Amino acid sequence: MLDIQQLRNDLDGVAARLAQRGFALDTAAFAALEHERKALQTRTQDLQAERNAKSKAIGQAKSRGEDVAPIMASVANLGDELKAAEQSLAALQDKLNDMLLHIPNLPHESVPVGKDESGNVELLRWGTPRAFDFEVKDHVDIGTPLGLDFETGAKLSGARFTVLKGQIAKLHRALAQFMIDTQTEVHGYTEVYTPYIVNPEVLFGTGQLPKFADDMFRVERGGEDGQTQYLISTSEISLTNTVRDSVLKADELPIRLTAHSPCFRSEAGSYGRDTRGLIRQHQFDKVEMVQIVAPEQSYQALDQMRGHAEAILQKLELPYRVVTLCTGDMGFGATKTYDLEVWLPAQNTYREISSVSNCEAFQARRMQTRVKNEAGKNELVHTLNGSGLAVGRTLVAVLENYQNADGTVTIPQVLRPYMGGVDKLA
RNA sequence: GGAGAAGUGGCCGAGUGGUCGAAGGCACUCCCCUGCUAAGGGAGCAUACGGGCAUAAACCUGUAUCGAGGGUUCGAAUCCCUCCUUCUCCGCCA
Repeated sequence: MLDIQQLRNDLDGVAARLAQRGFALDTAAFAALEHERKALQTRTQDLQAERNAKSKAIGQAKSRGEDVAPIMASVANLGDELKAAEQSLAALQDKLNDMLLHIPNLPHESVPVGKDESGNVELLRWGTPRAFDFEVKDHVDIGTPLGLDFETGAKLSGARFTVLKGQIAKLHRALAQFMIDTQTEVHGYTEVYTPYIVNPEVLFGTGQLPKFADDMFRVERGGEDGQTQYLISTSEISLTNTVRDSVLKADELPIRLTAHSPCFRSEAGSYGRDTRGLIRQHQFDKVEMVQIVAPEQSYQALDQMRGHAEAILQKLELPYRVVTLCTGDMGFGATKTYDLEVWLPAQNTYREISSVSNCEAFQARRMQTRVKNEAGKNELVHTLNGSGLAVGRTLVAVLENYQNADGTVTIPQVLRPYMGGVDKLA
């Protein structure tokens, strides 16, 4: 959520920056709502002040034993007027708030301006794609004989669900273990196990609601009528919200959290895209990194976090490139995002495997997460998140990049301790 | 699932209808005194939002907030209803 003060002070400037990311801010509607709000709020507060003053006077008069009937009479018809004013003010503020909740974050000034994915800027490439002396297969063809089972997945749960069996299931687990061990032991993150089902207000905090409800899985509790809850679409949600509604001490920052969790996405808007294989699933595992930092440190943290994600690919010796997303391709809450794209030989291209973003105070404002700074003032923290990495897509990359002509797959060195010393999937 | 108790500022804790945004204590900040690793005196010390205000800070002023949401009342931390959370006992369970 943007700072409403900023919109009040510089509406056109904000609108211009939002336009860079393809969001048309209805400035006239905002200005009209604000104008009305100001008048209504002033009036409501005046009425409240009058009521308070008179009520106080009644109390004082009573304690002196005076007759309170005259004051009581003067306050008689205040009630209805005040109630009406309070109600319309509340309705108006709901409207304003709802508008605010639907506005995406402002892009950072260093972000390239562009319309869509074609405007992204490549920052660097690491590693050299391997030259194959045989015809490369994609991960579906390599993996199916080794335990990748799309048919059974579909039988149980429909399209975009997959069963992993045997050595492939173990490799998947090994990847997750390796990732979370690296993030905790080498990069200093605290491992967290979180709920996978969360309350709606948590999703408002990180920005999935109200705008992206269609991307989520909703759940209802059996046996009783309860509040609707949601399956997390990333553990960024649960990790970031661990600090919601709190004032942190300056020396608690930075907070670095990581979790290995499943992620559930309805993929409502992507029918027909990436239908083959593991690339786009309703359920996939991810090791997520989250940092809660002091505002002045968030861009330094962003670069550092990108390094923490890159380190995983480097240790796995998977070629990748880093792109800076342009204004038009960034997510709703981000001011700046780097995508890590891993080389997939069968597609002969780089595919997203990690996304690292700074949200500045956008989520913190929604979550009411603040830090008491050196001046003793509460200020909103900055939040960052990044994948370190998406486990399913990493499995895809390992299968494809490490495939052999005979249909076996070599296990990357760093994973062998997690695979009981096995060096090959056969 | 059943029975009971409780939720007040950074922390502890008083407060059962009126000058209570809230005693007292702890912690913290500043000043004075003292002169030594301690004590004494004084002051300050919640958050959000609005208005003054034309940008920021400061300041003044108003409003809201005592787990959350409703209600009663001229007036609610206090009374009523619903919900949430925590604790104790019983039951069940991995």
